[in-house]
Amino acid sequence: MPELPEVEVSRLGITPHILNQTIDKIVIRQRQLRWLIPEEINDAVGLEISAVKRRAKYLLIETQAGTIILHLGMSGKLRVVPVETALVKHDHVDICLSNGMCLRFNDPRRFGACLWQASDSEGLDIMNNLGPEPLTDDFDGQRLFELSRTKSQAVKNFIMDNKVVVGVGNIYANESLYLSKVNPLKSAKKITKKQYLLLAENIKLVLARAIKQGGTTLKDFAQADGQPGYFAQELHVYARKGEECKVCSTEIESVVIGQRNSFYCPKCQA
DNA sequence: AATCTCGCCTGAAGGC
DNA sequence: TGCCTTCAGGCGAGAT
Repeated sequence: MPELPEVEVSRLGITPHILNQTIDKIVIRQRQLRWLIPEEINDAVGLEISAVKRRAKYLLIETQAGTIILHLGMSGKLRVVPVETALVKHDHVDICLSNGMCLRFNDPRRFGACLWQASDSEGLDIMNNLGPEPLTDDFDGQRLFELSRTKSQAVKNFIMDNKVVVGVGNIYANESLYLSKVNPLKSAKKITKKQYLLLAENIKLVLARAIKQGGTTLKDFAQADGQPGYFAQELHVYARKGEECKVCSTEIESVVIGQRNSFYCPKCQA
């Protein structure tokens, strides 16, 4: 499932193949993703891709007229393939390029999105009000500490709140809490400043490490070249219910927090 | 204001 | 074999 590292790995994978290429045509086979793909996306046709960026888990493909915004949702995959490559089920969108290749978006569960943000617009609501990027200096333990003082919610939900920090999904929330020896169920305002300083560092560490490993391949994720990511081998708690904690050998437990399955060591994260 | 719950969607896995 | 149920979950919208 694509989280921030997977989106970044996809970005790094596709950029050399699409940067500075001209968009010849956009083929939409399934318009109904999380949101309808807007007609205005065709304003990008005939224009050159000037940059490929990422904000939170959104991939931004920029042109002079505006930006194509892609979200991989739960099961989205991006491949760069020759335009004549045979289609497979759930190939919803092709962004065809003048070099004969196309950026092909496949998403079985259709939780993903393909949107258009015109250069002269004020920006999409979903892009405004996003918190800081976790891998920049705008995000640190001090911020977590300050924002959490009034929050009674579970610390795991708190760090997964996009207004607090973007891009921390279920896998990496579980892993960073484990590394920081913080119980995911604990109220956010009861976590100490010292613990938040550690937690912020571990969020950065886990995300950066996962990007280096090419993301986490569980069921759905593959890199732009179709290769799997290797971070799954480094998971300490996620999807390891009943297995032994790598530190103390206690059985990993799971509990549902905010409708998401959560994993922790009851001894290390007491 | 803060926080919780729902719903979108398909495929894999498990029970019978 | 095949049908049914359950689960996976990002994130906005709506409810509490």
